[in-house]
Amino acid sequence: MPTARPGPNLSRIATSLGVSVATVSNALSGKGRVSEQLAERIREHAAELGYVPSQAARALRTGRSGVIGLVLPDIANPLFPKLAQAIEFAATSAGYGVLIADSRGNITAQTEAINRLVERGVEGLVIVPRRATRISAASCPVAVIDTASTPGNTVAADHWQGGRDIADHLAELGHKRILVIGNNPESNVQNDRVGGIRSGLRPDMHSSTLWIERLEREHGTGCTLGLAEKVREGYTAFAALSDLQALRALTELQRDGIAVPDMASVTGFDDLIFSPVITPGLTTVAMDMATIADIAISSLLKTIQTSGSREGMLVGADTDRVPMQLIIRQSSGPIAPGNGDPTKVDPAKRASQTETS
Amino acid sequence: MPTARPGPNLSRIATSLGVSVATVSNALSGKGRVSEQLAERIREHAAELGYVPSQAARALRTGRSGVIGLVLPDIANPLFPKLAQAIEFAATSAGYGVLIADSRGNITAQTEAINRLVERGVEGLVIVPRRATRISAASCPVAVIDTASTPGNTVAADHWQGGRDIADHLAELGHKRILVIGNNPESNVQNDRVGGIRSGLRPDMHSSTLWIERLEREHGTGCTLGLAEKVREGYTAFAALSDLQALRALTELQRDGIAVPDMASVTGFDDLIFSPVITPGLTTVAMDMATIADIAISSLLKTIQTSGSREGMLVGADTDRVPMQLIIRQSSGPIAPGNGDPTKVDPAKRASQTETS
DNA sequence: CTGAAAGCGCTTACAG
DNA sequence: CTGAAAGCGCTTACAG
Repeated sequence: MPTARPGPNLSRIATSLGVSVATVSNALSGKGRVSEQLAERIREHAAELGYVPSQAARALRTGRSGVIGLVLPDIANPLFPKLAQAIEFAATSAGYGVLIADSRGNITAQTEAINRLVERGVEGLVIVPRRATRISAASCPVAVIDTASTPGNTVAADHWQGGRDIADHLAELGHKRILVIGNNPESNVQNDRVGGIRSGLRPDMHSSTLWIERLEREHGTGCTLGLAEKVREGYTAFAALSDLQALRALTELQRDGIAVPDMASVTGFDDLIFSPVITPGLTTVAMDMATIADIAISSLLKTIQTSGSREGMLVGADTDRVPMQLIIRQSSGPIAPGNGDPTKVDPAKRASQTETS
Repeated sequence: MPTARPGPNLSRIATSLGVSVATVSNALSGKGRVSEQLAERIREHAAELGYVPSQAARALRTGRSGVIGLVLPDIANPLFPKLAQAIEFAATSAGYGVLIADSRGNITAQTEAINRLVERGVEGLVIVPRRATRISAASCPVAVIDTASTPGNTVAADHWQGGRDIADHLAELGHKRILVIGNNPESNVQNDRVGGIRSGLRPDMHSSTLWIERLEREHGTGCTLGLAEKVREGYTAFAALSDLQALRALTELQRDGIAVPDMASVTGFDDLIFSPVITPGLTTVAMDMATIADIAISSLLKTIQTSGSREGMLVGADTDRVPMQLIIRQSSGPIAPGNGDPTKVDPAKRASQTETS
């Protein structure tokens, strides 16, 4: 004998009201043509009894679970909270639940995570792929959130434009030598961001790039970035490709007695949780997570509604690029035009002082 | 006519193999007594066809959805990634899926989130309650993760002991005046942490507490904490109740030219993602998320298995206290015994210099 | 406007 | 060891 559910079901409501289950179902869903009077009585009674519809039965009958899956490369990623929150909100608003899976570790784990979700009957998947992973369509519609340069991508922040905004900002402040600080050159996102920065430099500006993972492979985790040395070499701006790296740069500079933003500027990406609260506040470029989530969810649902739900396909042929927004918190630059603050020291001079000490 | 699922089902496998669905079901689940030979053939054929069991049907039949819900006060909380990751891992290992819900905003949203998950048929709920919220049993088993001083709590890090560890550490470094920096005195967690710190102070040590939200209500968001002034008053250690506040303290001190850890120590709580990468690394106390998640999930599943799944009840009468672990990254303190480093300046002297400048 | 009935895909006693 | 059958709770054409 199948396990009985504790709560009331349609049949119980129907019997106690002397009507058929069909009518109760119709009244509650508002679909069938039930007299408003009866419908009202039914709704009332259902509420009284604390009726909760069985999603399982509904899913079995209709073939739709009302659930989508969210696969993340690493939930511990600091960007994740905002993304998950935005996706959860967009999905909930559309009446869907969100099942999460962490593809931590390797690509195998990612595949397993996808399979687990499919087995749980998700109608579609939102995937933030692991670095340099190509999602070959799973057995349900998939929306990929990564970067425009990822094949099959659905929606992404316009990382390139974000980079250009940073370059513009630094140019306006009068910086000439920029050190870009990234983590890993394999990342599509980080590459787009550097590309954008470089493309936005003025002819008289120069940049070079420091990849932290590479540095750490040589000198060990947590090694110094040698930023004070860079300041001595004439760099006045440090453009990190993520706020996490920006924070590392900022604290290292401060520790070495280099005043930020008076002697050097630091910028980041992503507007992570800590960026507004540190001193000085971090100038950064933020992804519009709400819009990204809305687009991902709505494209996904559109595909689900159109196709039979179990066909695997990637959603969205051309990546939707969502603008990133520059948030200026550290306003002063060393050579800012019209910057007449007398307490500010010429960075070149100060740098040479540091050098001789 | 009900919507047909695209994939193969038990019946299709049964027909094509000339056996009954019951036998296929038994073979695949390994429960029934099916000859190993036939079972093998069935498994093979099922794999060939790419059979994926219908969770909906299984759930309907057995009354168990195989899904639990995770309700978070604010997914954007920086602590969330680690928690969610740990919960997801523990649940997945036990064969359960995890549905997320964000009770962002107010208590109403929390209640709605809980209801949504219950309607989706979760078998149990892991809830991290909003500040000062008491979870009155929902209509399914609930495990609460908060702090031991929250009524009905199931499992928590031992925040009090973590505080005592911080106090011990600061005492050993020779600090006498400690400024505790918290965010909100309404938080049970933060209160436990302060309590622990105070209880661990030696008789010759003194502490006072700064609540940031209170300060900001008076002076505006992002106002200075006035820490340099505190250094001048003789405080040498800043014990924040979260790494986020520690970071704020650290950067403010650095900006004001106070060397950390030479002139002042800064400690935090939670070992957030950025804590190991900043300079100097942050000394902090970490929650053992894996253990906390394991306990939450296993108590929850135990209750689910015992009781009929729809009864509302809180899991775990006495809170399980999981030890927190001190992570020392900033080792030097201003008055550390045997600390003969000549480059180190007496904090009081340096502070007075700052004062006259 | 309302009801009887079929069927989604599975599991589980029960009979053979 | 294997199969026939009931039933989980719902929705949806269809008939009245």
